[in-house]
Formats: sequence, C-alpha cells, structure tokens
Amino acid sequence: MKSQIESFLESVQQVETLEEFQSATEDLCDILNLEHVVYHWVNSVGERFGAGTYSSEWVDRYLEKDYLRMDPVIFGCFQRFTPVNWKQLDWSSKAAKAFFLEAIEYGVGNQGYTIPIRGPKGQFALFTVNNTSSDADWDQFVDTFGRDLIIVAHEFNKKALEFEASDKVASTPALSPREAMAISYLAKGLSRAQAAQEMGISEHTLRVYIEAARHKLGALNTTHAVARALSTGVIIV
Amino acid sequence: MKSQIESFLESVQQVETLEEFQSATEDLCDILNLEHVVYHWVNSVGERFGAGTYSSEWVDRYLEKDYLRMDPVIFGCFQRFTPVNWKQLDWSSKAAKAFFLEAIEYGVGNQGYTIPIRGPKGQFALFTVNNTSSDADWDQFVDTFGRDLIIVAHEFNKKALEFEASDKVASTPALSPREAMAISYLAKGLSRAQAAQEMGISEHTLRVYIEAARHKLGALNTTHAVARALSTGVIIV
DNA sequence: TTCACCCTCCCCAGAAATAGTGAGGTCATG
DNA sequence: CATGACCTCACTATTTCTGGGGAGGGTGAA
Repeated sequence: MKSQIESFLESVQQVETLEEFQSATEDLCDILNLEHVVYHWVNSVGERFGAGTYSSEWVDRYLEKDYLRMDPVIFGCFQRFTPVNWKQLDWSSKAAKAFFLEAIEYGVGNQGYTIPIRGPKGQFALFTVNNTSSDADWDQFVDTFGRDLIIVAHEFNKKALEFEASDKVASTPALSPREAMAISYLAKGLSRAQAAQEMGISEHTLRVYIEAARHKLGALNTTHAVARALSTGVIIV
Repeated sequence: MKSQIESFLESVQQVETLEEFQSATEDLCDILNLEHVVYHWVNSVGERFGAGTYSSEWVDRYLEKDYLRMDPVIFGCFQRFTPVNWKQLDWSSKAAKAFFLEAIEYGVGNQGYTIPIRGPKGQFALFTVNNTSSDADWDQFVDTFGRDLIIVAHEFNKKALEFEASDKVASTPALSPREAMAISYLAKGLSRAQAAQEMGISEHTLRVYIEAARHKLGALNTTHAVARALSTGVIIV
C-alpha cells in the first residue's frame, strides 16, 4: 500500500484542473479504503474551494447552517499545528454533540483525522480523512499512515495554491529597501518621528518613503499600506 | 538510511530540552552526512529561538547585520508554501551576492534546501539543510530526502511549539466580533469615519472598538494593532 | 551618456487620530 | 441575580498624519 501512496503522490503532482483535484480525493479514498477524503480551504470571507467525497447534501447543509463557526474540528485545528484525531477534540457542548450526530446522519464516518495546513498570507486549509471504524482500528490506521497523510496534505495544498496563483495575476509591487524598512517600522508601532530617528533620517524623508510605498501598494492610507505589505509578504515584521 | 531517519524521528519525539533539540540537529547532520542542519523560528519582536549547526560567529554576524531583512532565503520562503532549493532563489542583487559569499566564508555550504513552516497565530519558522556539493548531487539529495525532510521539519516545529506553549500560557488576544470587524475595515484602508458608517455605528463607538483592540493586542497605535492582528491571524482581510 | 529610480532634505495648512473619562443597555455564565 | 464582557453613544484638547509643492546628489542599466 505504501507504494500505491507513492504513485498516488506522483499523480497528484500531475493534477491541473479542479476535476482532477476532485478525482484525486476519490482515488485516495479507494487506495486507503476510506469513506471520505476532503481537502478544504477555509476562508472567513468566502470559501475559495474545497474538494472531497462528502455528499453535496452535507456540504450544503454545512454551509447553510454556517457550521464553520462552531465545528470543533475547525476550532481545534486553527489553534494547533499537529494533526488531530477527532476523538481527541472537545465535543462536550450540546451544539457540538448535535453537530456530530447530524454529520453521521449525512454519511460522515465516526472517525476522523484532520491535518491543519497553513500557507503564505494567512492561508488556512484542512485535509481530512474519515471512516467508520472502532477506536482501535482507527488509531492503528493513523499510526500507520499519519506521516504519509502529512505529505499528501502538502501536495494537495501545493496544488490549491497553484490554482490560486494562476487566478490573480496581481504583480507584487516591490518596495525599495528604505521603503520596506520604513513600512516595517510603522508596522512595529513606531510613529513617523520614531521611525525616522531609528533610520537616522529626517521625518520629512521618511514621509517620502511612506508616500512612495503607499502609491506602489495602491493603498489609501498608511494603515492600509502596512496591511497590504504584510499580507503580500513584501515585508516581514 | 531511511530506517535511520525513522529512528531519528522517534528520538526527536522524546526531546524535552533545548539542549536535546540542539543535539537533534547535530544528529541529523551525521545521519544525512550534511554540513549544517538548522531550525529557525523567525519572529517579529525578538527571535524566539533557533537551533542548529551554523557557527556562532555566523549567527552573531547575521543578527548584528540584521540580515533577516534581506536574506533571499527568508524572503523566498515567506512567500511560498513549498520547500525551496537555494539555487532557485533570486540572488541577482549585489547585496544578495555579497551576503551569499560572506555566508560561505563563515562556513555555510553553497547548497541549501529550506522548508518554510507556518503554525498557529502567524508563527513562521524555517528548517534548513545545507551542504557543499555540486548542483547535480544536491538535486539528487533533495529528490531522495525531500519528503522525509518535510516530516522532520514538522516534528521539529511541533517541539518548538511545545516549548513555546509551556512558556506563555496566556496571551491569546482574541478580539470580540465587532472589534475584529473594526480592525478589518481599517486594514482595508477605510478611515474611522468610513468604517463606522460601514458598520452602521457612530465614529465614537468605533473608536472604542479600536482602542479596546489596541489594548488587547498590546499595540502602540492603530497601525500597529492592524499589523499584529494580521500577522497573528486574528483577522483575515 | 542619459534616463530612471533611489535617497535625502525642506515648507505649510487642513484633516485625522489619540488619550482620558464617563455612562447606559444587553446577554450569557456562574 | 450578579458579575463581567460586549455594544452603543458623548466631549475636548493635543498630537500626528496627509497631500500638495520643490530640490539636489547618487547609482545602475540601456
């Protein structure tokens, strides 16, 4: 089965369309003999995309009820780095219990293993494998394939980011070194006067940098410029 | 050698002190026959920590000269998700070339492979393996061990986060919904008046949110608050 | 060499943000 | 049913930012 995973990883690297992406989740299901495999790019505003084998009814239901906001899996994964076995999560609240039962009604297995993935610019995604089985069997499965699943999750996310990158041609407006430095200081909370002193230049000069950076970044004000610089990764605070 | 990596991963999971963490990097050097292995948590304020086999002279030099701000490895990794072979980076600027040559003088190998790692709350770390070799040999090495290195990077970061978690139990700035919304609008470039109008509240009220968020985030001013909110991921623009 | 971009400095007036304090309502948790 | 956390509104004076303008010297690429 390990060699099957190897060749599966090869095939994922060939993926070029969303349909193939979707097929890949189904293929992995077959290979590992699972009920569900889901890749899910979580975004507060609007979903970028997700692919997987959950029934469309469940996905619709999930979105409709805005379960994103109370799903213990999302919550747990957002705060940790390591993959999480669903059984370890906190399902104590009434809402969580109801949610879990409803998920099962919609064909979701009782056991799950979800890997949180974080990419550049605050990207957050989840890769989940799911099945109906006993705790012991599931632990065994996780123990055997846990590391392979991390690699698979990486490959999936890599593809997702490629799709995303091809979408927006948005060129990254490179800042000059001094501009980047000026913006960095502001992002650290220094006032213009302080930043200027830190850089050993007059406040007037510093202001010119900020203005230049503002225009390059297409920002409406200093705060916006800092926000853009941070979220496009042109500066590191 | 694969089985050596397996047992190495086992040993990393037993790590409990910084000294053991450091030893682990050295062990991996021996196993893979590399010159350097470095784990490096990059953080805005002050370095949390790093461990690795670079000479302390080079580390001091690096920090003293604030190379963090121009190191192409840092920049490249910050903007991508996939591991990066140093050779693929943009070393065209004069500063970058000088930096590279200086690194080699300080005993850094000419070939490197760095894996970016992102954790909760905007954590960003790098895991680097480094050696002196030909391009072909290095490509061969990366091809052989690339995936294992991702797993190793994960294990290292997991440990790093454990150390960190034991340090600061508190400091989860969690903003209230309205506060987060207010900060989001400012991050989008709206003025306070515009944001207030967008939220359908008076500017005075909005200001209270901004102030509250500022204090919760420990920020010095609005721009700082937005920067922190973005880089810790409490808001998504 | 020329051109474009970067770095540095300067002025001013109007717009916006900041600091501090106060007060009343809702809503969930204990 | 009380405590705390959240949401809403208000005032004033001081500090900081913003948006225009202009000017000179350096450096790298075409």
